[in-house]
Amino acid sequence: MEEKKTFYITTPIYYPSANLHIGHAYCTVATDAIARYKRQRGYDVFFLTGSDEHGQKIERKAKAEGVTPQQYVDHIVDGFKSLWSLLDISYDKFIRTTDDYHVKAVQKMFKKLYEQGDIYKSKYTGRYCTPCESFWLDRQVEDAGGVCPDCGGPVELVEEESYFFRLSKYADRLIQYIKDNPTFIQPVSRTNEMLQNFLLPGLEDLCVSRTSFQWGIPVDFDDKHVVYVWLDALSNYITALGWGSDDDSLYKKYWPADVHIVGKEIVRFHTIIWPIMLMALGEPLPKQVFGHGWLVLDGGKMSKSKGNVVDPVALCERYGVDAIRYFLLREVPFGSDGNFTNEALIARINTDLANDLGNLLSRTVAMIDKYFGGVLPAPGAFTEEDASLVALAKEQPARVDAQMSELHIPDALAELWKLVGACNKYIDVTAPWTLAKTEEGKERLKTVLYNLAESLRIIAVLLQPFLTTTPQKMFGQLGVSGELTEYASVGWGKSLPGAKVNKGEAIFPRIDVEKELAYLAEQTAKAKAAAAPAAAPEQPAEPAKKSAHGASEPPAEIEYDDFAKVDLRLAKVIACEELPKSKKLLKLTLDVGGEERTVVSGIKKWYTPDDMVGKTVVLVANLKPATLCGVESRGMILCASDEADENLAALTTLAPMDSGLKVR
RNA sequence: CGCGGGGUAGAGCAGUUGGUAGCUCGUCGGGCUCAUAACCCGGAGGUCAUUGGUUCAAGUCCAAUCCCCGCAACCA
Repeated sequence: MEEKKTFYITTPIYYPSANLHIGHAYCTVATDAIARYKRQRGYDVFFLTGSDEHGQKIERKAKAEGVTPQQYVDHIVDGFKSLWSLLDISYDKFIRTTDDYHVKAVQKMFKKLYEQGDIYKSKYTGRYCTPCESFWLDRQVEDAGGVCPDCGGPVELVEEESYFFRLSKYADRLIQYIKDNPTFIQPVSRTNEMLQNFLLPGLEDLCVSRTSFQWGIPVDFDDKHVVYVWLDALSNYITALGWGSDDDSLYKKYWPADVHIVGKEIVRFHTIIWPIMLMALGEPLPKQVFGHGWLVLDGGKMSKSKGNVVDPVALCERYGVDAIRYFLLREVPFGSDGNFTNEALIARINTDLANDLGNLLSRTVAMIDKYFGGVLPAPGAFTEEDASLVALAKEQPARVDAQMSELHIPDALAELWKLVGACNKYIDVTAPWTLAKTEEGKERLKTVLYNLAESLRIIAVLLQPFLTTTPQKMFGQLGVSGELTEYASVGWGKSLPGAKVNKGEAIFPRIDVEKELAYLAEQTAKAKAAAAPAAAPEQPAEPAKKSAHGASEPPAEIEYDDFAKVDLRLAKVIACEELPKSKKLLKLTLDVGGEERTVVSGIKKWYTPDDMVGKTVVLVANLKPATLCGVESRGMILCASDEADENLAALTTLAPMDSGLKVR
């Protein structure tokens, strides 16, 4: 027997530090559509998704909620799985990095790399925030304005013993590989980005272990250390297939992966670290890494910290899974970002699904019902009028294939909808209601309605990888089942006259746009109102997803003495300049009661140097000095800003006051 | 001069190797009545960010400038 061609496709493994949002759903739905498409075309598909469960963030969140890290991730991962079930995700395996076989395989991998000298022990230097028990990179600290990015407190320089992975050793080989395989990184613009930004300037070795937390895979020959993120997470793509276990038959069958679907922000890890890991292990590299774009809201990135996340569960409940799948697959262009707005969502549902497709099915079935008692008539001779529709119905499967071979999902759907449009036009041109009035016309009408039903059947067959319940509903109304729903039947003229159609409910009811937008606005307002007071009472039973995020929680009460530790002073800006190396920072020279001070502040986005000169600002005068972009900053100036950091204003006094005065 | 992407109709986008500026939504007008106030046809609306250059010909190629976004070693 001939073996089917295999196709191995993966999503990233998601991090369970919070529930998933519509962006994760987008990535996974897109991957699912490709997997279903390949299965329909006869491939032996293996579709992997999962969760990346280790790390300090999880450890801390679990501690905050008074549960073990394992209990914490178990709960969130249940949420992942139920979301995938809701969205009809047809994954073949769900890997958790806490799975026993994964842990063992990663330990084996780590040891192998260590023994062959690709991993070595050294020192990691970074900035440490004691209250947060967190390490930060110099860069992260600089971006936060010289303080801990999480709590805003002071950080100190520390050293930690770590294992490092010799990325540098393999860089030349990887550069050559990328040049030899122009389709390895998709879209191609990412190839340039990776080469220019990271590979050609030279790779630094990668820190791959930590001693500062325990929630990770232990390094089995050095138990102070746990494996740090990349070796643990990226290796899932092969450990899921049994690499490093007793049974690696799946690995032999499916590896190398045909495509890793990843978000554009992690293209780097998948096209640099991951291939180098595989090179070091002596394993083949994946054939392709595809970096998709994001769903952006109001032109900005969706993120937990901005609080503008869109919940896919709520959307599915209100509009239906297929409507959401369709929107996600259709709206975001190949490899670039797409906007998510309520208006766009409703417009897509109404125009494409309700008006074009749903209404087409409805009018076709209604006419077969009305004119032929619900029985599909046999077609007569084709005429000139039929030619273009039939031709298009015959061509579109190949057009869909052409788009899908490039992973152009929105374009594949657009090709399908051309056929939908052609059907609607065909009805207009043939005017069945006129034909029905005469005996001669009724003969002709048989052909017309057959052609419509047959086109709709082909549309439903081709739609199956993208939407999961709609094609079934269409088949039901068209009275089609069995082989006629399979891809092999996609050619013209397979529908059997005599089939009984079933007039049913509208498959996509039209949404009243104004009412719906009003409803959504109301929901948003309610959610905001509910979020504010809910922060105070702690509910231990219900894992508090939002309160666990430090930023939105009001700090605990303090004594006056605590406040008095902060030396706030008025200061006059006597000079201000941009720092050439920095995008965010301004260097201010302040007069504080006769004393001159240099302060670096991350306000360049909102103020020009000219704005600041001559102004009186409030200075935290006894803040430990920090060096930012090579300039020592002695203190910080106070500013008010919203959480998204969209608006920011420096504080000043209502009346002119002398510099150096104490603020209290 | 850190790197990358982008600026095309009211909105969202496509424009391959230079050769009549297009698609979807919206808007205006018409048609139709099988259908979910849906469907079909047509109109209006663009100094293609700016400036300069190459060319018979530039949205497209070259140079400079302005603006927006992303990345810069864990947000899909």
